[in-house]
Amino acid sequence: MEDREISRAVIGRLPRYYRYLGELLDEGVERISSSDLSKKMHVTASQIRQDLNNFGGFGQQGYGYNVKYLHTEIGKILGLSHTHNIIIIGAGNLGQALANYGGFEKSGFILKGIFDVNPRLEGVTIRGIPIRRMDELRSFIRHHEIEIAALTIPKSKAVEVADILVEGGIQGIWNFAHTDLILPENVIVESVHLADSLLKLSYNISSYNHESEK
Amino acid sequence: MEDREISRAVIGRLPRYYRYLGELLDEGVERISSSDLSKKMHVTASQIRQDLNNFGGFGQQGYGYNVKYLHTEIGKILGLSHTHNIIIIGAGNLGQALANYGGFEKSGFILKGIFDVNPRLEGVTIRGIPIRRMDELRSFIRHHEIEIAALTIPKSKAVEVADILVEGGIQGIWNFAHTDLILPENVIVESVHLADSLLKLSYNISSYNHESEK
DNA sequence: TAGATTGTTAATCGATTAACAATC
DNA sequence: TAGATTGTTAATCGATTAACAATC
Repeated sequence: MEDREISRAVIGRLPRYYRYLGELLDEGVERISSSDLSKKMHVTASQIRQDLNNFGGFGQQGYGYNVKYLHTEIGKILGLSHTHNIIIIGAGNLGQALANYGGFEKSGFILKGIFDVNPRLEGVTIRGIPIRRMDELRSFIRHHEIEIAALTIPKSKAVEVADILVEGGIQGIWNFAHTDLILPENVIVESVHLADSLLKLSYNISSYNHESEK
Repeated sequence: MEDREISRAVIGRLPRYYRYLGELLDEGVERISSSDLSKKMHVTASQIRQDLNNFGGFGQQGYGYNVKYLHTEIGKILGLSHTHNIIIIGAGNLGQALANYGGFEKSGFILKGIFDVNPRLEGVTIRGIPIRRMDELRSFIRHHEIEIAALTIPKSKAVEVADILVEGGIQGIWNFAHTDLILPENVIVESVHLADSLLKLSYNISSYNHESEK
């Protein structure tokens, strides 16, 4: 409890470090200095060192960082040293896209179930996983030790379903619904607001065009 | 050119303001004070006023903000006063999910074309829009005045396709590939890194659990 | 050992919050 | 007019960058 809180900004950058280190690993690079990494990632070397030192001293003076070691350590920090059971709620296009994407499994996120409000989808399978009815949801979470639920349903249903998830004891919600979820602090919410993202793009395009008009 | 640059943090919050104002509008709310809005959105009233005043004085002392007016004005700032032609590149699950989602159209993002590297998909239609071959891409952008391309292809192809888009004169890329795109500054990139987002969720869950262990 | 590069402290910069005069 | 609430300046807080001693 006495470790200084890690700032959001730092946490937001961790997955990106992890990704670049993974690529270096694939390329067979053995070690890298904060300075070289900073050039690759377009950030300052100072920031890299500061960020990493929030979690410990992973480097060595005069040498830099061992890529494999640092990759593993950041993986541990991100919680990848054990697997995470996940479910998807909402078997629409986006839910199916997530279900069909195999990439998450490689990082240890195991898809255990898919749920949908439409009872007619019951039993239909995606990648061998049957779609279940919502009334099974609460007990399913408990019995299968589900940690994370991806919420790919319209915002009209999102709050209601989120409440069921909370009651079921879910630990994290990956929220794709176009709404913010206000939940007890023991349930972590990570939202992906696609519409917001597109608007940001739109703003930046407009603003660039106005700039260059002058 | 002499307007002070708007900070990223502010830009990142604009779509959220827009969203909340849209909801208030739907609820028939006519006016709102920064203080009331701050309670709804869980931010400080001061921040709301500061953010808005980057773009102009939209409120009125003693009254607050007119919801409809402010919503419209933020819409203009976000570039929603005209429509945007978009294409989707990559007709996989995610590309199809985006194509099938009608919500963007309502904000003026008009899907004009879908492209895929797999020639066998040529002619297959999604919501009435035929999938095209990649070799049509460059000329299609020019002839249909495409502003934005959503890139829903694997990272192995992303850089190569992005280069074609740039040559074609695209203005913005909505990047879903699991890689960063380094492009000329006249092409705006907005990335949605789903894997990074999931890792952040994973981190926050782990970190919360470690906290409460103590 | 000399050179390289970290870990970490100090300086700077920017963003958020607080306060309040202006004004509807 | 009195009350409410903005627009805006000033104060605070936090995050980023710079610098350098420690050390491999």
